Amino acid sequence: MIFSQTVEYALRSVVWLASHTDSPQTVQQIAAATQVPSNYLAKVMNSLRRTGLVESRRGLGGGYILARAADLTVLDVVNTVDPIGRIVTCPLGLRSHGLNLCPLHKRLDEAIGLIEKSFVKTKIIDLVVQNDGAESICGDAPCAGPGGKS
Amino acid sequence: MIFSQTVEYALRSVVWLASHTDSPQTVQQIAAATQVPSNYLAKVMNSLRRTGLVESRRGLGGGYILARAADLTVLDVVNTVDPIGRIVTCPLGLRSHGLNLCPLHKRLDEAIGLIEKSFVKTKIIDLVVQNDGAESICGDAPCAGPGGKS
DNA sequence: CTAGAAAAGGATATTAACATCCACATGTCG
DNA sequence: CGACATGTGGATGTTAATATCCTTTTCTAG
Repeated sequence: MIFSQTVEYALRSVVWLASHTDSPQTVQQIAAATQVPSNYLAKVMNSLRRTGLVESRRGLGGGYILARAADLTVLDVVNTVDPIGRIVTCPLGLRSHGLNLCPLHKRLDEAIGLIEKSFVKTKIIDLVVQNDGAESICGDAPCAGPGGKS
Repeated sequence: MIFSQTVEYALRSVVWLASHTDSPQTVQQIAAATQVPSNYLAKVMNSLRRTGLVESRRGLGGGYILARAADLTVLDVVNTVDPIGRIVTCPLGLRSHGLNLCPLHKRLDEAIGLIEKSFVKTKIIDLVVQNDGAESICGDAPCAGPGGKS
């Protein structure tokens, strides 16, 4: 898999937060909605907090809310939990040749660059499903298709 | 890291094979040139053989040679050792909604698609460094830069 | 101040990726 | 045939990602 499980979890959760800005969302709520193990999600959310992507409040009525909601991108989230590492030096040790990567790594880095470019363009806010969204980040209706019945 | 270590190893080795078509290359030779643990490389080469990307010969004078050298692409290699998994159904189980991914996974899949597209366009043969290439897949001179001195 | 809700943080378990080692099969050379 | 070089395959070890559990801290309500 190209993207780690943790990236997947973090993105689901952030999208969920982006679509539930009325009140702080607890780890339990987010975990249930995004189908992520709650214990593990607690760790992920915590690291998102440390890098300032989300804010937390403890105690009753507490939970997580999105910080920088307006301009938060997919890349921000990805780079927090599992940074996209551009290839800047040849992984083969021989001589660090700076900008002169061999063709293979030049090509691989270009591919990574494509991902980076795609992710920096995508705002979290634009990934929010526009409906009641009670059940999942996908929402119910659109996920089941226009007909809504299987 | 976006690409697994195994992918990196496999690509280095295949590029090396593409640039050394005169005689079969042993695992030891490839391992030394590409700086990959030889024991592990043996496994990787074996799986490349099973999928037909390379051919092997045992015994003295044996080793690996590239099969399908002319049209082999980066994607072929990647998909052999660590397949690029397109997202075809929502990872959240609720209803398999086929082509109707939620915006998040639609976007992620598009990104994966970019990689796939980039990789299918890149032939291994085009990644070969055009010089003596005695030391590494990068070769010595180009890696150290035009000046050759650090 | 107490009770309870929730995040924070540490310790530990599980799993998969990565790596090593060894016995065996299969080839070449003389 | 014997000697040796090589890939093949199985067993096992190591490490990092993923996941679970428990205790502590911080908050709100009353």
